[in-house]
Amino acid sequence: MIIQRTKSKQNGQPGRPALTESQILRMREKIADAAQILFLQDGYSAISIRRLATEIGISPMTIYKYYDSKIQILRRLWSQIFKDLFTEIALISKRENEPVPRLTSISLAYVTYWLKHPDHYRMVFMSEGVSQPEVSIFVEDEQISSGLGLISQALYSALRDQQKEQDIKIKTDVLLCNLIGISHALITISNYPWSNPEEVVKMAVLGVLNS
Amino acid sequence: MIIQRTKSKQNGQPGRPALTESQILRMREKIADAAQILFLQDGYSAISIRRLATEIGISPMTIYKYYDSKIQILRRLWSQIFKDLFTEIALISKRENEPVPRLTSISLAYVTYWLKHPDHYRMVFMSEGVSQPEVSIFVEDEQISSGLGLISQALYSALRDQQKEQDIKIKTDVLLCNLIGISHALITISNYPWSNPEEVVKMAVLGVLNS
DNA sequence: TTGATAAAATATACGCGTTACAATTAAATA
DNA sequence: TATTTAATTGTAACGCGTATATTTTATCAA
Repeated sequence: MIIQRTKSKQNGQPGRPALTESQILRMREKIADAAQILFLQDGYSAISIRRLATEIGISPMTIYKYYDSKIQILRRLWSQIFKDLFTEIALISKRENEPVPRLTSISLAYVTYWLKHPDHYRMVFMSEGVSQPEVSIFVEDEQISSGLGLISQALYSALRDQQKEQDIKIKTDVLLCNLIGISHALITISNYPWSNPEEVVKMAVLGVLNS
Repeated sequence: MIIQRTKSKQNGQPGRPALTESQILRMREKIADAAQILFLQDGYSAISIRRLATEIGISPMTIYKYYDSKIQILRRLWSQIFKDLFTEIALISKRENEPVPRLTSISLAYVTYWLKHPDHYRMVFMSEGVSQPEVSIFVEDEQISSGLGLISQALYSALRDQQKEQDIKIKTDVLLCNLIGISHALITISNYPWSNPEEVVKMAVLGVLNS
């Protein structure tokens, strides 16, 4: 009898089996897909967990089995968006070999991406429910931090190709901040009479190259 | 009798008189003062209308007599913060007469203000409950838009003193975006190894001057 | 098939912002 | 003092995110 118990014990406790990893991932994806559509359509704050659950056909609380909170669902969408952006930038980075045009293209790509998808920008940077701890968590996200590093590295090496070693780190930071600021300002302060975005970006690049 | 009526009628219906303008303003200020303390302490979203009312010693419903919504209280605090910032900048602007040092000082002041008061920055730019319409309303606020114009004008004229007319508008936009971006990036992406803020700002100013 | 068991899924409940509406209080008049 | 009018408060309701309690479900041993 003891031997029989041992035989069946290999994985065999009683009780409903835990979800497999792939079942969990599939469910998370299902929730994220529905959320993506609804958030972009009506905005993050306008979509309730109850509404999202109903749309998927599950109980509201089931969502909390797969995500700790509503903001986690949004953060997953952020990662996907950044993946898109960084993929695009990596492509451009490979296509252009001359340092200055490459720097310009990358910079332009970053700003253009957000200006082309202001709804995504808002979903990433301006959604509700993004409290202090949540926002500065950006860099904790592997996807985002590696992508940010990728951009800054590209800027860094492009600048190094072009310039003396001195001040390169600072100039990289300046340009990075500038690109972030241009995207941010042009989208959020939309009624201000900004110059043409492309010209602004080109001037920003010129600034770090010529000073 | 008719004459008597006329005499007492000058403003005299029976009944409790409506609040005077100054009474309304004083109550609004009282609410805002309490909110300022509590919001900075615990964060906007953590403070409920019910809690705020209790703290002031009035009924929750009374708050809605003086503010249309919770976000309006926050917006009032925004205005006060911007007033502080712009006052400081105006002071510096008057103190410095040489164009380049003035430009540098103003730029530094803008960034330094936010870096010194990251909690204010977060309360203005990163509080919860700030949906799309609310955020791009910045420029509708008299206080804010006039202050923004003040900065950009100062930058514009400083640049004009220093440079040929050409591209000044674009350079102004670049620097403005850069200052916004530097503040934004250094505060929100706080784990990234940014260079010294002062050096970054100075380099940013150099960028628009030398290109 | 029938319990036992453990995980998944759901139901319930709480405090939130906000609104509507009824009831109460306060300050003026006649 | 009675009347009138506005300010203020009380109460209830709605949908929200979500913590906790409860129920359902899928597996085991017997």
